[in-house]
Amino acid sequence: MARANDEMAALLDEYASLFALTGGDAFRVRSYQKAAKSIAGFPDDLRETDIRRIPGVGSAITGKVEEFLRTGTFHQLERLRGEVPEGVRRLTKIPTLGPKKAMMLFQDLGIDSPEALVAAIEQGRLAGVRGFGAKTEANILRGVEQLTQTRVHAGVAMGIAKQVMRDLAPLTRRMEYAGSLRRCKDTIGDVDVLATADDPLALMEAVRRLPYVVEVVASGPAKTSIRVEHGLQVDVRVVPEESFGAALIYFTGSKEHNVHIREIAVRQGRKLSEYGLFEGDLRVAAATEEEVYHALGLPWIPPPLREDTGEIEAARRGELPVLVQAGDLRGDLHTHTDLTDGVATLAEMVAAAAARGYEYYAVTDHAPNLAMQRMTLEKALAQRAELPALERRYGLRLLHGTELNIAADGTVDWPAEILAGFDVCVASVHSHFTQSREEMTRRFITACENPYVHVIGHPTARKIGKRPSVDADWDAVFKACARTGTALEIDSFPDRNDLPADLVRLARTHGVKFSVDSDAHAVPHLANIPYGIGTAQRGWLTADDVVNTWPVDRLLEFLKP
DNA sequence: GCCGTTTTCGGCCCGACTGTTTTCAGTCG
Repeated sequence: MARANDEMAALLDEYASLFALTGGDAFRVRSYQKAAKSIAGFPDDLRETDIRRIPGVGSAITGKVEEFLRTGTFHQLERLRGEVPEGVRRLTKIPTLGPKKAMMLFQDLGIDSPEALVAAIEQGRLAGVRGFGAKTEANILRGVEQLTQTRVHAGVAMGIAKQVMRDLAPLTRRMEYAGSLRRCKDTIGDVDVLATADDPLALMEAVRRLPYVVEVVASGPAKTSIRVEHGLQVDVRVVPEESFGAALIYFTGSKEHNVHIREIAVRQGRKLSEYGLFEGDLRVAAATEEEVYHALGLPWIPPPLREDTGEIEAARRGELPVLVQAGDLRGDLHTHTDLTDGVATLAEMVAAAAARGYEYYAVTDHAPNLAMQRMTLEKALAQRAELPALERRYGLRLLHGTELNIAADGTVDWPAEILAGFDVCVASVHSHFTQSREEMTRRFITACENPYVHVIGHPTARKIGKRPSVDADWDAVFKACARTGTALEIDSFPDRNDLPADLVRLARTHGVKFSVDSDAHAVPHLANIPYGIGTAQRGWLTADDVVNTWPVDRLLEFLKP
């Protein structure tokens, strides 16, 4: 249901892991993974491009892609799927469990899923098994818990919501997604879609017949619930045209926000429901959200604020923040190229940035201490030398930057005299995720105090559903950011969405500035910005809080050591 | 399996950390 590129990339990734599980050559595993990444990051649709133009795709993978485009899969994948149970592959998603251990568990102990592994640990069946001590068992149990959370990140949910809405559009008059997705939460439990339709029964039938339905959970004349991939539930509701606004408020939530505004209605001697705002039997407002809020004596409240955490009081006082919008961004301060782990060239990334209308753009490839990236000063300087010509060609200001690694002690890759040569330095945690709160806090503060560090990248280092946030005394870290003029990044990658919104809001109270970045490793990733903006909005940020909405001169002033 | 200002074979993403071992395998970024 996603783009053909994303589907093919997912299949190749699956093939790579099955190939690794079955003892396949590690270099070939890497080739499949590399091709998957490259295909996912390729700007053109697979169906409409010369497949051989995609870097990392040679003749063998071209054959697999062609077979996929004809049949939806390729036979080598189907063969390995037949050899390795699906649950064994899921075992490798548990952190600290790779192909070797997973296959050993399966072949020697018959453990064929994370659930079976948990049961085996609880029954003590792993006691004495080579390579599985007490700490490993504890790590596995914690890892499985992370895996089995049913919420998905907003990127997955948004992809599904947009697909459903595209497919149902011919049968609807109006359609909007609501719920936590509309409130821009970073994880989504289920997707709510509201629609008006001339023939509701036909719409319900169409929902049940969507090709990617895994299960029809419930279906009636006004609502159909389906389960799709990732176990995600999608509810499609038909609502009357005349009460669409009231329904949108009701189904957007949050529940706490709705309770609060219903109380306001009650105090006015009225009643608010998903059908409208009523005085007795008279409906006084319902068609649009604006008219319902206005009738309650409130301005329209943006969905990301609707958590009953002060937005209603602020609205009453006329003090709602003017939230930063995606269109306010003048540039991106954290991006990669194929010089390190990106898949597009510098020129391709700059061209795409120019096409987005940016006034400035920073390229921030990784630094030498992330050894796998094989970065050197020579490579960085060669990249810098390419910028003036690209600047002239595309007519936007290019900033030469780097993404530094914050080492366990808070130091970063290069000495001051080298760092001084960069226009912008993002510094991020890429290792030692499990340090104690005290060590981690000191580590961040040391990084902030480095005068050449301008932005702390993806500060909590979390990966939604995969890796928890690092532990730090965030109040202390944010104070250090404010004191040293170090911005915090809001990384827009939907599986990161980092800094999370609650911490954004906390940091803002300390006077910290932010940078909403894509962390793009490919051209399509530049379009992830709305996720970061949604998080910024949930954190109550205005454009003035976000340094990459500023004109370039003001930004450069901020970037001075 | 891919790739080529070390071109059609022989490299390819290196090094640290973890948990376990008694010198190292597996995993990860």
